[in-house]
Amino acid sequence: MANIKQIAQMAGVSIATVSRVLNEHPYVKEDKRAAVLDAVAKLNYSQNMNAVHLVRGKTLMIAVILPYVNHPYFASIIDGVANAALACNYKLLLCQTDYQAEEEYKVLELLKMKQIDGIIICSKTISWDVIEPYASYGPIIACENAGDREISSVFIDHYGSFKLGMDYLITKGHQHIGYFIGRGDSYNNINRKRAYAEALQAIGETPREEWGFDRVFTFERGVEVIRQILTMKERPTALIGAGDDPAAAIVAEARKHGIRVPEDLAVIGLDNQPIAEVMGITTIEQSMKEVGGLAFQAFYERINNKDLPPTKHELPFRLIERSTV
Amino acid sequence: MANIKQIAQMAGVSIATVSRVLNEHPYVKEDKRAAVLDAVAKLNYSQNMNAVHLVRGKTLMIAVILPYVNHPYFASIIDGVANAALACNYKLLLCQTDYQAEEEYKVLELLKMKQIDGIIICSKTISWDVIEPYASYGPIIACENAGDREISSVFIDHYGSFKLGMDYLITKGHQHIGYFIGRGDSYNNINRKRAYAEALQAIGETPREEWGFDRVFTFERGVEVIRQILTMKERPTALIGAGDDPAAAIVAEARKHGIRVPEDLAVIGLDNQPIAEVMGITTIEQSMKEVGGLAFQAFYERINNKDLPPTKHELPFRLIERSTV
DNA sequence: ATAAAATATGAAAAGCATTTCAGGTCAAGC
DNA sequence: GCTTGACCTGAAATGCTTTTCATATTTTAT
Repeated sequence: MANIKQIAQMAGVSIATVSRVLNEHPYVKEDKRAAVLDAVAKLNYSQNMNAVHLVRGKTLMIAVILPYVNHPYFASIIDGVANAALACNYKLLLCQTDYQAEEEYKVLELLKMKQIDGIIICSKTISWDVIEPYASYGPIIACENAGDREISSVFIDHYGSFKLGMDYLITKGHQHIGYFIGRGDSYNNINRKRAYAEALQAIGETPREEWGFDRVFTFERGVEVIRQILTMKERPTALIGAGDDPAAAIVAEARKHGIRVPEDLAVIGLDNQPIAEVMGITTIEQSMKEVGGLAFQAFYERINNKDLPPTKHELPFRLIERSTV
Repeated sequence: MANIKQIAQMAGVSIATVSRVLNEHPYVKEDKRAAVLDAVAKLNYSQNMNAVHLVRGKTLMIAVILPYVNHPYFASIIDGVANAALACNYKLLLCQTDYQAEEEYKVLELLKMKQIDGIIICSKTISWDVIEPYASYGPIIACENAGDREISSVFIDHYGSFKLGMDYLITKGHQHIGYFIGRGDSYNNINRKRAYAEALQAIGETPREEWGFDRVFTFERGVEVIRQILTMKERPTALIGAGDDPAAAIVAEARKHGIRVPEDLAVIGLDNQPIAEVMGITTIEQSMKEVGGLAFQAFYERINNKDLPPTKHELPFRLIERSTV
């Protein structure tokens, strides 16, 4: 592969001039510019980006940390990030961690090693305390409330949204309410559980262990929730959960077993993914795609102005009434 | 940030020795190794990967070209690639193109500019003839049959799988069959349309323009298909299509309008995504996740042995009978 | 005891492009 | 006619690491 030196030689100019042409700097005479362009074409030259990155100290690349790609919640965030990144000519490094701390560390190291300019964290295992120091190497953005740190946050009040759903169910007369969530110890889900417990407490109910379902990310796990409920003597009359996919599975599986929805079992999903509309599932809308887009913007602003402090951006949610409550 | 020179100075060795320690080369005395490691810790040193990439001519990074991330078919492929890549310590550059040729070119250029070591193409706009020359800069793998080229292919016989579905419908007595596919001019969909037409021809039917639905990627578009069918005087008795999401939407929307499935309208989806199982949709299973994994493997083998010729790997499919036919 | 092989280390080259600095030309303004 | 500023160009420094080659020291084998 040709390099800039050979271009310079062929065009009869210095490498500095070649660089100027390549980077569209002013102050290059038209004839030299033409000669350089000609040589570039003749030698089929392209820059070696690794050299460019080395000297510039930037890569125009941002990493996204998430446990699973193949999951509508995260896919929506990526979608948002990808579109925003595209517009700013940034590339997206996808880091699927499966919640392995080791994988998360690798990405943080990537930032330190200047292979990426910043990180967007959708969901993670290691603590913010460990992550925060890495913010000195480049902007880190959280898609959840990271608190008061050197880390920007774009988030939805998951406590509030779950509370909204709970209050709605309670208004509809439900007292025996269960929940299903993803990874139970994530920040978002801890808040949801708190909202759940507090809402129950307000009507004098105590949460029952067996009505709380953990690790419910997928259709399959939604099906299992119903199978488990079928084995119970006392069953919940309503379920609220973190995801429309499992909610859809729960509705479908329940009906398969003769459980009427919403009469015998009310269900509230989360996200307002297309499937919720198609299946008429009552859900709480929150635009994760927008979260992704704003997360990238938060990154972009900070990378272009190092003096900017970390920001916090909270996005709204709203209940969408359909036919499962 | 510290660099290797400072480490060398602090440890009282040459930079060559530091590099040896960092890269775990043999032939370094234990005391010097310790001194280097000590200096690394003290100065909080990390390699500058851009320099490493420059000198090595590799980045341990592979790009995936696809139109949409937020789509189960592509998300499955990514999932497969991501897992395989993780195991080989490769990073994944996600290139969402929205079928814009310009974006696809950018990725090809990335390969030429040595920013990535190879490319996996899930679906694309520009022709293989244009893409092929770039294979001289690094392995390019297609997740469809790229034909006889310098490009490896991992694919499913989409002609065959659609044919299987058609024959199944015909066996079940259907003659008025419609189809729904994604982007109509993609290689895969051209083959599907061919299978569709040939199967109809075999029973003396002519395909009807209005029973073929294009650009049906999503739930929403599935809903629209039914809405359109409702306006028709003569309606198809069966639909076969490229995707379980739209198939699910079609089934749900049909029932909403009093069209019985499968009695009035039979539906076959594609992929056997979880939703197909939950909703009991008859579908054709094809493991796109496996396609992704094998695509990465094909890349990995070629990057580690430049002499290897491009490979072709065809994966099986099978009909899964459920309750929508 | 001596040749051969293994171990250990550093200087310098190679990988490639950007940017600063210094020096130059040329035209406009006073 | 002279100063000033805009325009243009190249040498050299900079960013950082890996790897080759030459050399030196030990160890092992004969």
